[in-house]
Amino acid sequence: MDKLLTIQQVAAATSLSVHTLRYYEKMNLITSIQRDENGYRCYSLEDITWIEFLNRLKATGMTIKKMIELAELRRQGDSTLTARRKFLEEHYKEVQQHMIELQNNLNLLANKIVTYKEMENNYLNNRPNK
Amino acid sequence: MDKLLTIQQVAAATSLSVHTLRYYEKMNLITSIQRDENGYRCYSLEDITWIEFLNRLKATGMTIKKMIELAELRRQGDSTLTARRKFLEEHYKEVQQHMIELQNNLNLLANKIVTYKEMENNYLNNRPNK
DNA sequence: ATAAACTTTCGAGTTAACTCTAATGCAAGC
DNA sequence: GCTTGCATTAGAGTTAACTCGAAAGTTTAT
Repeated sequence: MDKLLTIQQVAAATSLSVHTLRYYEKMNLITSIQRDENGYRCYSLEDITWIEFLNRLKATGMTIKKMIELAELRRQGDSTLTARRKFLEEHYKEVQQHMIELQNNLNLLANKIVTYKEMENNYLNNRPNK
Repeated sequence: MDKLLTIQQVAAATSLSVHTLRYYEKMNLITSIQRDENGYRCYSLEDITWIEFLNRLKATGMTIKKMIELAELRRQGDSTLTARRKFLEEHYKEVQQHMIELQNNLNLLANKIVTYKEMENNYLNNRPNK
């Protein structure tokens, strides 16, 4: 029931490279990965779940530094649950804010595109060899 | 009427640093900035407009490399208007796609926060010294 | 007129997040 | 038994986007 995976399999499953997996471990983003008798890493399904969670945080723009903070809290056990929730809520707000700004800039970009279309028409209508 | 600004004033107006302004110029993101008799840069209002536009593109996640492409087209004049519009439309789509993914990840994060709240309650109710 | 505060260039340094290399060892196929 | 391919580590290299420092000229304030 405690199926274990090679680093290669985990790389495929998480779309991180094996290099990155080892890098994350060195950075203490991922900790206490089991080893087999040859010192090879053996990842559990729980490890995968954690890595997938990290990927999602990364996709929302969280820095590795921040993720390390969170991983540190997680290592300390259930007594840090509230701290971790607050941490995520804080990040949530930041991402929300970022999305608002993104939407605003996207709207301005849409306007710019309209302006370009007008300029294009002017240009085409005033060409010498029209 | 052709008011000219010092690098310092432009830095203040665009919230870029003077270092970054010179860096952008070296990268050909900004070109043909006028110089006074001592070789000091003199920015026009049009230059400011362009830099502000670059800032907006940056805020939507466009890389400097991409922005240089666009600046290059712009330097070639009105014949590249269509190419520039298409370039921006392409970028627009990318940002839209990115926002969809961001929203999706944000929703998952919201779920995670709810889960944390449940775990917190369980933890608090099962403490030894409740 | 002299110090403080600007400007210039060139090139080096920084930070984040990988990404790769080298040296070495284990393992599976023929 | 040997080759091919996987694993390990430590540490060096890469890329993007700045950011800074040094040396030297200029302008402003006292």
